[in-house]
Amino acid sequence: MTTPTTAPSARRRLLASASRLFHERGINATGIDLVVRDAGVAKASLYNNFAGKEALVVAYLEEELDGWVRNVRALDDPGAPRPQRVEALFEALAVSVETHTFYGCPFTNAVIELPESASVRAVAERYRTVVRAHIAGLARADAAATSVSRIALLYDAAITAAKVGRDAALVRIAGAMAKELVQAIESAEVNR
Amino acid sequence: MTTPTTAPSARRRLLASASRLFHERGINATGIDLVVRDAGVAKASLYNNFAGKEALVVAYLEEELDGWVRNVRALDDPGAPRPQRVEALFEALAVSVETHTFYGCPFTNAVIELPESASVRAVAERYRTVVRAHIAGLARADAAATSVSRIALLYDAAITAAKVGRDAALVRIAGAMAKELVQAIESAEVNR
DNA sequence: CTATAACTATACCGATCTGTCTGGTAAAGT
DNA sequence: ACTTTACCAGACAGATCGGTATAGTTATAG
Repeated sequence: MTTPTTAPSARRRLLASASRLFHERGINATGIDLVVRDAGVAKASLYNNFAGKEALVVAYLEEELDGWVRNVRALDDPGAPRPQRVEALFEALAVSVETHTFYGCPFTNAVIELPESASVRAVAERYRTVVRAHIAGLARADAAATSVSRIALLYDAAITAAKVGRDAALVRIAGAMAKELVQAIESAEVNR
Repeated sequence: MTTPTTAPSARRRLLASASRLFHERGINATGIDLVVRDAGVAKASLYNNFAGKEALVVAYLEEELDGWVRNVRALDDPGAPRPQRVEALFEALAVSVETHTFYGCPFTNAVIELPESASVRAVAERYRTVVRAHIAGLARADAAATSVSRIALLYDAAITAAKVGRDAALVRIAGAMAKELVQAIESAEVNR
């Protein structure tokens, strides 16, 4: 009876290794044996804790999703003006491009690497929902859905530019666009 | 001595099969044997025409690049107002999402699937340059580089939304944003 | 007529992949 | 004391991967 809450260190070590390896090297390029060796864990422990590689990938993505939420909340300053708060979201991305610690959106990458996996796609869609919710909170909660979509699109754009173009300047341009959008929302608010 | 210009049908059949299979199923999920069988070609013919799978991938991407250019030129109406011309670029993407004939940007996909390949990344960067050039032509040739970047970013965003979100509405929102940008460029032009 | 080049067909190679199985150890619960 | 549970170590299986080698066919050009 694998009680998830009492889950011992093997599972957590596996997830820690999987997170790093999948993220930095890609999913298909990272074999099970490598994950197991890196985690210092027996192969059987992997299959005792996860149904298979795909389940491990999904668990990794769920951790990434939690991590993203924690991260954006940590770097958010609720006291700052909203345009700056949105811009900060993009600035953090720009910095991680410059420090070469950005390997692309884990969810987009996973969907591309495992296009047939419905469960992977499901997590990716949950991520997109969470991003939208966060952005809606940063802009006005009651902002038009289209405005939220526009900012979310810019966030997508920034990530793609960061991954393929490796260009922090493009990320900052996207951030500036998002900032302007929020400013426009704010002015409209005032004039109401 | 393999004279590329006199290259017989085996090479073209291989490229045709590779294009379809890589695009629809992904690169890593498509084995050499499948490409060879689909093309109705001997395995040796593949290795007579290409140094290896990576070279085949690069050739496929180069064909996709040519195809993209031909395609956007074909659907462009030079007589139409510039904002509409830019919007048409996005509309074509939206339609291909709706008809389920869109499998994501071949270049982004390839970079994610083969992150270690310098030659793949090189083609992807050439693609990005070509896109920028086309957009610069659609907007004003002398438009500020930032404006071109902004529209190109929106095109990235539309493609990601199409791939992961599978959402034609998002693609059209990105198109509307791009259209508005070009309209702003046009007004600035007039007031000069 | 013959030599060369492009092609087909298929067997084969070593490496690597996911996943299973065996066997042994250590600690915790009853 | 005994059983269960979680773990480690590693051999093993079966499939598939990219790539090579062998052998025979077709067509063309000197």
